[in-house]
Amino acid sequence: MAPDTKRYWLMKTEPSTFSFDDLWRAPKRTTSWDGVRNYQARNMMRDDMKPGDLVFIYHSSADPTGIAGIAEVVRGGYPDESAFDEKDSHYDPKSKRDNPAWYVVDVKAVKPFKEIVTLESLRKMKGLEKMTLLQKGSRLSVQPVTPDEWAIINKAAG
DNA sequence: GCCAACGTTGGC
DNA sequence: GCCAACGTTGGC
Repeated sequence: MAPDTKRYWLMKTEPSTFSFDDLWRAPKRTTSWDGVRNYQARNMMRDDMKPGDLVFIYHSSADPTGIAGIAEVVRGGYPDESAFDEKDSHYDPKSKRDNPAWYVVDVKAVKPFKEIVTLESLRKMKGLEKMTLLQKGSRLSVQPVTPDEWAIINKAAG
């Protein structure tokens, strides 16, 4: 892969539902990141996230909230099966197999952080002032991370 | 549990 | 196309 096509991301999850540890223990340390029902997030998963991209896994509604580790995209966007399943809590009747409304990517856990890099500590780090996660009211569950932001956080994680 | 901020829906 | 009402997110 050409270096300038490498991208970085952050994905949120509630660890009471699915944590970084759950991903670490999953078969092949891999899961399909299903159930995302936001168009901006959908567009990024469908169009922009490619195998080899790296992803911070962020724990929301947790104690503490923060980044738990790093995952890698191992499969780019493809239709979210859970949207087609009437019995699934993420079922969406407007998503059709011949015209899917929602997409997933597959991610594989590659590195747990020794300690959660907490939201509180992120807010104190120089250079993250413009990070999407830290903007007031930001609730995008899939978001891009700049290479600079990635490096700052990765270094702080040790 | 509270509630501000946000995205989506639907009446008009 | 506007926008009020509603449901959800997510920090605290």
